[in-house]
Amino acid sequence: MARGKIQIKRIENPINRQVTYSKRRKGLFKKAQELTVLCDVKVSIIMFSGNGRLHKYISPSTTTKQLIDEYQKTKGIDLWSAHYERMQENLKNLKEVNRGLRREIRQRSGESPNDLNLEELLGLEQDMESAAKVIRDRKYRKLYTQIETHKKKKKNAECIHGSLLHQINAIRNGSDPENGGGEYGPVLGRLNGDSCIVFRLQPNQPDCNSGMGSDLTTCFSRT
Amino acid sequence: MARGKIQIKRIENPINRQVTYSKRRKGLFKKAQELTVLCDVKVSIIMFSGNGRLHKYISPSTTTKQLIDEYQKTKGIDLWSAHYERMQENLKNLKEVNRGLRREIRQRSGESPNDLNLEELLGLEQDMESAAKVIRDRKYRKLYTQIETHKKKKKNAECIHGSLLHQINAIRNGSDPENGGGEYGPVLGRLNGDSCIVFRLQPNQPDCNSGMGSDLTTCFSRT
DNA sequence: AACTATTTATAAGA
DNA sequence: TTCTTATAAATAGTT
Repeated sequence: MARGKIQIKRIENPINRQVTYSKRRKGLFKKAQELTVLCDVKVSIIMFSGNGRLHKYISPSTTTKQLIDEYQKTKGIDLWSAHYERMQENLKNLKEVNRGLRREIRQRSGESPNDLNLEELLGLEQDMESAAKVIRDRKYRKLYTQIETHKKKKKNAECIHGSLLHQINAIRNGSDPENGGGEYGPVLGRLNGDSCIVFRLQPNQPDCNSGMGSDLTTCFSRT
Repeated sequence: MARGKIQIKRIENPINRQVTYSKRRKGLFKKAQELTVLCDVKVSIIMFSGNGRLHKYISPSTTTKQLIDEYQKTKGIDLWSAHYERMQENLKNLKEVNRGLRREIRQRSGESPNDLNLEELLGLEQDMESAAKVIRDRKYRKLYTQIETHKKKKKNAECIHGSLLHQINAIRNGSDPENGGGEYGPVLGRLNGDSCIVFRLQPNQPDCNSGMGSDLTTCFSRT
């Protein structure tokens, strides 16, 4: 537009193109700024040059993000539709699954509205009976295990008790030659743990492990 | 820039402002278009006027969405993080709820790994027993209803059958004075419906309703 | 929307 | 990149 008219077509010389880009970019931004002020307008300009360089202009009263948000809202376009829709789909499916699961639970709890036919009711009843059986079995197994555990603990306590008694007797009858005084040192039992380990006891101890082959409770009754 | 210089400040007259906006917007877009062609640049211009009207320019080789995406990528800003994160959160919660529901179903089906303590097992057992009772009751109620329905249908069929027989007898013994010939007209029974309504039958009919006080099956056995 | 005097932008050169 | 400057283009005020 000066010193000769030019054709509006790609400038092939990269140097000239770059120079023109600089000059005209400056011009464009200036015009945008003037428009912003003169006409009370918010303007966002985003530019990418051929080599991928970014330049932008934004009216001082706002931000590029704000303007893009507003643009998006006005156009009703979701620029993130790919992500967004996939997530929305996902969400919908999950909700559906959820609803199904809740329904199943309601049915199994007898809380569902009366929406099952006879056949379904019979199936559900059978299902629940077998499930109840499994749970009952498990309960009994658990009860048994607890009883066993308590038995073992009791045995263990008796074992420690016995060894203590024995030591006291030994001390009264003229003390252990390897240990001084009436210390409890040789009794290394853990009462609140699962194992009782007692070293150096005399042969006439009761067998702490009699009755069950536990590998949790360890009680050496002989040296 | 012509016929006098202007100050770059807001044009207070709305008409003038609107006119200037139009002119300069056109100019700006033209410059943007020239830049696009001359310098091989992608340009996006988004403008919002004071009254909220949107105008945009976009280089022909691309779309506003693309350019905004690219801008976002270049700047490393996630303009949509708000939306996105909220959805992600939502998704996570739903998945969690889902997991809980599945676990509950597994427990109630006796399929869960042995992860319940005795107390929980006892509670679950009791729960399931009461639920099973509800379901059993519901089943019996359904069975009863079905039996009742079948009984009623049978009664109804008998009722119609009886009235037909009676009519045939009446016709044989010298026909009904109010009806010509051997028509079936007076028998208005619906065999596949729930009610049987028969008018103008003779007094020696069997009682169609004997046995149950249904209000669905209506059978008038006397005129 | 069209006109046009004048301002502004800018192409080419330095 | 910036400056210069001749000239093209844009546009303010007017019609």
